[in-house]
Amino acid sequence: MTKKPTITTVAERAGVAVSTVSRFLNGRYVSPALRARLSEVIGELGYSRSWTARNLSLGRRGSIGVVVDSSEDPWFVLLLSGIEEELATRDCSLMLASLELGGRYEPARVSDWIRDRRVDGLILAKSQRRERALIHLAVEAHLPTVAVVPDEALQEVQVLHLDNIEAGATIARHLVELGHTRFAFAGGPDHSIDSKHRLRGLREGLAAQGIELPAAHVFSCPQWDVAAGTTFGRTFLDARLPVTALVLANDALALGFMRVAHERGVRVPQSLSVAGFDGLPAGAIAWPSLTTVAQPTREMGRVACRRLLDTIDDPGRIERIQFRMDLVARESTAAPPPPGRGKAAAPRRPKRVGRQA
Amino acid sequence: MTKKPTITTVAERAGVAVSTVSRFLNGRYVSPALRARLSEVIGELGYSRSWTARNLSLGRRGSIGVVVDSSEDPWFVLLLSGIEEELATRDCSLMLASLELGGRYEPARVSDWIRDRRVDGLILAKSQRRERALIHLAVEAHLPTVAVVPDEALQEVQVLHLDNIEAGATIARHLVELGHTRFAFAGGPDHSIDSKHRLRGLREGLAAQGIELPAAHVFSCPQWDVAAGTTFGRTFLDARLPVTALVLANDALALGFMRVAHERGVRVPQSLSVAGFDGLPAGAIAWPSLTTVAQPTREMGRVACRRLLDTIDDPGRIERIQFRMDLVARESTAAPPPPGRGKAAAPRRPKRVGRQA
DNA sequence: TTGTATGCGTTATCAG
DNA sequence: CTGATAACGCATACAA
Repeated sequence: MTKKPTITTVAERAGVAVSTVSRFLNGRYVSPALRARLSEVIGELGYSRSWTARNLSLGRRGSIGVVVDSSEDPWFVLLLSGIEEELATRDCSLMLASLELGGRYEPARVSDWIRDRRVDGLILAKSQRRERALIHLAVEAHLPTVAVVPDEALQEVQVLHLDNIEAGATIARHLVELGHTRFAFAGGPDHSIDSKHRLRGLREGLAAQGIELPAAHVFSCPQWDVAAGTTFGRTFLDARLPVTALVLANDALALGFMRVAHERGVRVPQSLSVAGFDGLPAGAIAWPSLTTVAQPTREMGRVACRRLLDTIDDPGRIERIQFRMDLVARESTAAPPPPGRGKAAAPRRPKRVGRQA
Repeated sequence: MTKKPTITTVAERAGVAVSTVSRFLNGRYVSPALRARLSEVIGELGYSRSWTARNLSLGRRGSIGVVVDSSEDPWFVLLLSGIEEELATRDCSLMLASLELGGRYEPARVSDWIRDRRVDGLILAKSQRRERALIHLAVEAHLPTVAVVPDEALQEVQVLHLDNIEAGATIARHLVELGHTRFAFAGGPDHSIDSKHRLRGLREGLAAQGIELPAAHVFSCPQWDVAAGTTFGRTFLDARLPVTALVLANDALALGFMRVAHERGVRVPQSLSVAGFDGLPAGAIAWPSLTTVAQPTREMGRVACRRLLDTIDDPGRIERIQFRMDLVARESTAAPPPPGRGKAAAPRRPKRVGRQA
């Protein structure tokens, strides 16, 4: 096997200087005759530029880093998909790093990226307080960074965030429209601003209709995952609160809750309407399919990527981009049961729910 | 802001040659005195090696490529997680590429990787016939490649595959043990070898117990996804076959089927036991939770990565590594209903299923 | 043990 | 428009 051809090989074979070939490759001025000759030579040689050498010369890395707590997060999977779509059109690669692998938090990998400038920019998905150090590092290193829905206020990097308050109001409107008057809310971790905002939106939305959400009907879960929803579900259903609609701060919690509801024979939505936030694909598959206020997650991925690449090319001002969340009404919400019937004790009858996922 | 220090900066500051610094950095022979001096200088300079230049010099890329149809595939997400875990211990990055973005098949990105040798090796997840061209390219380019559960026979690259036949037999044993005698099977696409093998294992497993799986009870779905399972479910339930156990060729199909079962009021597992293959996390959340024969997906990711890195360091013989799949018995399978009752028409009674996800 | 010189494959600068 | 030549930052024979 002969060696891989380099720009020098091409130059020799064509009888010109490497710099000429380089200019040709980068679309600069070359005489039409040479242009033809070169593309011919390159063709028969099967030559292609060295990515590494090119980047070394250009002083860039040719790839961006995408950082997330866990790449198994279904929300992140959607975001990543959007990032990939945008990247597909550019000559830039994607490097992935999970902060939490095998249960341990290990930001070292990403610190290395930043310190060694192994990437041209960073996308931080759902960063939290513990990522402050990384962000600080990135800012100091003047590394273009965009944070996607960080659960805290960030000033020094590009930020994509959601109108969680409006989202809360949206679900309030939907449920009130269906006829509900007695609500409960299950939030995420106490320190979560997103959770607070969704609650606030819900509360304000209800208040606008003259409905109150009692403090005793507001709960919080220590995690954002399905298991936490399940745990919450047990204590919630044991409490037998007189509510007809339960809003959970995200879809994962809602999905976990619905499992318990099934176990306990609580019929959703006939006895209790359930709604979440985020718009995870799993919500469409669940039974009943989950009503949710969905993020334009994939679109956010695209925008995050575009914004990052723009910032890399031209480090301009820091921007904040806000996205709205939209109601996706599915099977888990319906009109409340006629008053006077205990919800958890309601007998389960075979009745078909017509709407589709 | 001062310029980023390079190995030259360090050398000058320490009053030695760059090669000495280089040797120090790579843990080769340097006098203890210098060793101390150098690490001191490096410390106060905040120096770190250039990843790009190092790789250029070493003639490698410093990253491996991971290729999949869609990074949204939940199975792949697990595999990726395993790959990341293994990679976390090495000084190597991960580049991701989805072949099918926005509905279009675009292998060009990966062809570029191979042609330009932008990666040191390739992991192909679930490759199919249409990936032949890519594999051919990789083999020609002598690019170390490992294919994870390709749905076809591959000779020229490292392969991780599953004992799908044994998996089929496993689910057969489980269901026969529960008392089932009348079965149906829904396969994936007709050309799929995996699907054929799972069917064959099921068939042989049943035959071993003197049970026959009639050809009329064997179906196939055009896709491997939830939607296909839903579509299949409608025609299957319309047919009202006298079976008590349905095995679907993967979890996605099974999940899709279960949705239809819910819609139609068919009680799983009381009227019909349902089982899948793969062991997706979604199966544990579903109601009822899905009995499945699970792949050690994350472990396969780790092994794939390790195998690839080994092959990169030392291009040895081509190996095939086989993994077994293990039964995860959950709520969707149970003893068959007492004979003499039509299944699809069975009334739905409130009865609790005890087992947990 | 340390230093010198050269190579890795490109791009950019500045003559011609 | 084209050609030499110097970076880019590091690794590695080979010489000292």
